[in-house]
Amino acid sequence: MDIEEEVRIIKRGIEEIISEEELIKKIERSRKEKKPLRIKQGFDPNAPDIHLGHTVGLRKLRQFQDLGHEVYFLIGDFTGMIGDPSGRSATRKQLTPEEVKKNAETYKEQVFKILNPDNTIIEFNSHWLGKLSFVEVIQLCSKYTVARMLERDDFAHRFQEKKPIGIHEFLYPLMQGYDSVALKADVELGGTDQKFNLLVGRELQREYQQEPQVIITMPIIAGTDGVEKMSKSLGNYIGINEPPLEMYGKLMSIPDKLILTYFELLTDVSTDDLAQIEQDLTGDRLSPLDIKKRLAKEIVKMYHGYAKANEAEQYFQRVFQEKENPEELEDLLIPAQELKDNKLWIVKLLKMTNLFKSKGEIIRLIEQGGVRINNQKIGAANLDVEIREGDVLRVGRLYFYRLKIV
RNA sequence: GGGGAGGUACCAAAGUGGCUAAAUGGAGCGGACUGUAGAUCCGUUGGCUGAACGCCUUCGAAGGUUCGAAUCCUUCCCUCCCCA
Repeated sequence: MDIEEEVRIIKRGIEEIISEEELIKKIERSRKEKKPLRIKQGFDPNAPDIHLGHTVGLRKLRQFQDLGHEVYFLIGDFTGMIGDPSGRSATRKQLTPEEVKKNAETYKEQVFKILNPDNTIIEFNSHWLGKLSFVEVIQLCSKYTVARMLERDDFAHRFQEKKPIGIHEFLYPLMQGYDSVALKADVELGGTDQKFNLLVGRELQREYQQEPQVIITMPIIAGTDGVEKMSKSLGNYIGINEPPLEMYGKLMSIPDKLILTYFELLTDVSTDDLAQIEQDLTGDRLSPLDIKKRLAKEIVKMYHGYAKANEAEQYFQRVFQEKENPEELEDLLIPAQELKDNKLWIVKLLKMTNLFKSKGEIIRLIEQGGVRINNQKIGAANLDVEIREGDVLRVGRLYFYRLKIV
């Protein structure tokens, strides 16, 4: 493969590269010396579940691996204790070492669904950051100025809004930059919200007499709400470990405007296909619904295989399009002694599902028409319902149970 | 160190002695409509009690005044601004 082709692959689906010339130079040297490039991406161990948002970067890392380079999967266990201020309007809570450790473990379990374990090196930045002396930390700090820190969007914003900024938050970019020094990174990947941190890495590498890393920013995908970036804490994420039905369902609930982006950044469809999809989204050859179904199936297939993806699709069609009950549903076991004249207060029945924190919540849902038995809406909370073996209870849109007396 | 402004529910933001479990907006949830999309409309968003506007807990924390406090007083914690 010639270098041009390699660069073309690398540039596909990215937001920005600084700079392409430097990358080409690095690749040339890598080939001449037969030394793979060191590709770094840091992961904040805040989110114990890898979600599709993470996979945008991970998939790019995988491409680098397929091109023969080495990936340094850096778990920010040390920085995680501080919390990345990126994109935050307020100070983040600090994680305990125990939490960080536990979260890091789940990362390890999940990333190899995407990355190739053979040329992935997992690192923890506590290895070097934890060893710095206070003097060294101060030396590190002396390499950057407050004014430059305040260039950063979220800091500038908070500063202007008269919101608090912890001094420790200024250390975050410095630490992340120092990671690049410690790893002698050739390339660092990150979301667009990481651009500032990535650039600090370049500065620091220069300060420490290293060749600055090339930085590549990846688009941030919006979550299922279509507005906010996908994140665990906002609850708008789709985890790669989620069961097929849930994954499929969540994908079907994304706003139409995300369809193309998701295809582009989360699936392996070819460039030609992508163009066709883009056309279809505006034309009337296919309905957006069908295109979205293809997307959902495609992604579920990547993480659960074809058979599961197919099942998920069929479930969706049956339950949400044809409005039938699912073929297989969970049993809700009702102890016979709870029944009086074969009847049970509806609120008690709902309580048995463990979906609710309080009875108030249950009553609200009932009164709003969110509960059905055998597809009959339950009208009032103050109601005893007759329980028959095999009746189907539906709670909200998503949950189905088959009643079973024990 | 001195002076000033603040801390209200998931977020933002009203409320300055009883009518306040707390306006309003956003977000969330449910319903109608639909394609589990978008837009729109309606409802709902502390807990307990078979439900009644009855009880319990909640307006940074702890005490106090009062028949009654998110609202007044005291102390403490936290944030921001100006000056040094």
